[in-house]
Amino acid sequence: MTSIGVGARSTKQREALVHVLDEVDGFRSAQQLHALLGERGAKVGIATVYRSLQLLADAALVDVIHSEEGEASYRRCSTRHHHHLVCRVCGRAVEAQAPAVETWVAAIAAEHGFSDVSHDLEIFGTCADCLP
Amino acid sequence: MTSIGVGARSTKQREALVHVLDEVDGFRSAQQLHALLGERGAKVGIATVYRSLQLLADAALVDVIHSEEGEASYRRCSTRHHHHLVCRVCGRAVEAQAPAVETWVAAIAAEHGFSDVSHDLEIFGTCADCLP
DNA sequence: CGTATAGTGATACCCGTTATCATTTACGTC
DNA sequence: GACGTAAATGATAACGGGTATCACTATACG
Repeated sequence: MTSIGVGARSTKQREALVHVLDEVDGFRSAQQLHALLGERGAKVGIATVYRSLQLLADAALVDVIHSEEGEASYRRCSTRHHHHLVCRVCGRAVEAQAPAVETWVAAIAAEHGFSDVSHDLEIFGTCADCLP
Repeated sequence: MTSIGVGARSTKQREALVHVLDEVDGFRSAQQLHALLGERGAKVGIATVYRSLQLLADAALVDVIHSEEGEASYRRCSTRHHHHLVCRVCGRAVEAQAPAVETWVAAIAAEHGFSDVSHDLEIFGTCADCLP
């Protein structure tokens, strides 16, 4: 499946981007994805990469995380809500679900009268393959 | 207590910054803090604000969070490990601890062979005072 | 096929943050 | 208190990720 969403046209650039995202199993920044596209001969402008990633993110077809330095990274993901265990060296990611976390978040928010609540939980570490 | 750390000199600028941080009960960005300093007559350069905040953060005297847009915000905090429930309108924050989250994080990391693990959990919402 | 319209890309721009470097300040020592 | 030195400051340039602009191109659909 390489379509992006209803109302979005299918272009070579977007298909190339989705293709790259499918081949990679970890989080990659927009710039990395742009470079990867260039390497395989797909000349896609950086602006288009950002636009398409945003489309994909809005359609929940990719997950976005923000690294410890604030840079955004993207990855093809399942659609259920989940968190990530991300290798900060290679970007490889493991999806993890934790119902306990969700319920705790909801409880603590309710307890303090907060509404319209969202949360962000990312776990960063070094995976076994990337140990020094 | 307004000292910053061993090996750091005490300057008017840093004391003013710490003072402002003590008066405020929510997260504030570097630029907001810089503006607050200006309002109360303390002329502190923006570069110094960033440098001092980094010092304070390194000394674990302030907590840093990154908003959903990637901007860093700072707040005087207790030194124990904890998470935050942050109002995305006024910046007011509630500290929260969740041992269950810590143990879950450690377990999932160990299970997948990740080492040198850190995690980030921030909860954003709208507090009761800021409801429309 | 032809047209309306979404998409593209080069580039300028924005904004938060960091680096540079000359000047100033804090602080231990005499 | 005066000195000397290393740290700190601040104005500003530079940097980097991300977005806006706008003329041009390509897609979808009748």
